[in-house]
Amino acid sequence: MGKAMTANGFQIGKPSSLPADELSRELLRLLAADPRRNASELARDLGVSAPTVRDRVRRLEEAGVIRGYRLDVDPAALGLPVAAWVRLRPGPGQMSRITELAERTPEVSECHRISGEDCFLIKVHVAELAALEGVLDRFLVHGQTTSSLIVSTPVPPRPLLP
Amino acid sequence: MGKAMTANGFQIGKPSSLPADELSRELLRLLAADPRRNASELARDLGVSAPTVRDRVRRLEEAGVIRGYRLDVDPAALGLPVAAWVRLRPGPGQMSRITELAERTPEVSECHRISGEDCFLIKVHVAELAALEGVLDRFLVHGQTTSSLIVSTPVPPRPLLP
DNA sequence: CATGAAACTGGCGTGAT
DNA sequence: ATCACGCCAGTTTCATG
Repeated sequence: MGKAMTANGFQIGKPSSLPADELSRELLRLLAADPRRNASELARDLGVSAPTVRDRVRRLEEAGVIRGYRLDVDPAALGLPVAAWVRLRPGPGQMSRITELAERTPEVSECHRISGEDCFLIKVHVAELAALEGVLDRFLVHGQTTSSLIVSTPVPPRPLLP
Repeated sequence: MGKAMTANGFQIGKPSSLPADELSRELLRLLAADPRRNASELARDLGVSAPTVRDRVRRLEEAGVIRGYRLDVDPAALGLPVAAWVRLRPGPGQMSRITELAERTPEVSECHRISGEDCFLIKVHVAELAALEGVLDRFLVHGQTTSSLIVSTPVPPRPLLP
């Protein structure tokens, strides 16, 4: 059950060899452009049958290449137009506290453990600037914070399929 | 053509009033859990008809509440197991250069303009640690960089629907 | 390739403004 | 009277074995 290769012979995690079977790669590219396209349509574009496409997708899912499908909702439409990246430097023995707090804080949409002087990077969404204070206060109990408001997002999250 | 309200009376960007019609909110919650569920199934769970679900989804898309649907692919499976957050402090007059460079650099999966001492935060994916050097070099032409390797992601990107 | 299910479309009823 | 919203029933298309 190695992670380097799937049951179908896809080579993954090996940059020097072909990173994935060519058909799967093209399939992933099409799905990245629109994850809701149905199998028949994809089959036409790829020059294979629809069942082949469905099998490929299922295998890519089972192999963990496709981790999932996400709905991208505008936070502003949910009443949370202000976003910030916050770096956290936990006090001694506060590491696990931080991850637990991030996990159960609804304003936190992601949390990364990083190297460097700060140990965590979290993304926070609030209704107005003043509401950031309350969130920061909760984390300040366990360490220092450095906040950066997100002014714009010139490159929104995009697929890594060049 | 204001942004505060859609043609259908959905109130958006107004935290104090209900952020969206209750049916839409529940629909968004179900879609966030699994964006690929079909309309018929959603209709059963919501107690409405399938065409109603489709209409709601279409309207939420047109209103920009649903920005899109994303495929979540494991970068490691594409041969890019190493990820880092890099803060960028551009030199004088280099702001637009940075966004353009981020846009056309395939290793960059997202780029945010932020407040604070650094002006940008970008996410970079590479095959091995050594490959980060090449990417940094390209940005160092336009300013200073501060890199943090992503060691783990305790809270992966998640929906903001408490 | 056949069958059952789901997606789309146009038209109608209802309730609020 | 109008408009927004949801439902129904037609046909076409797709998924699944």
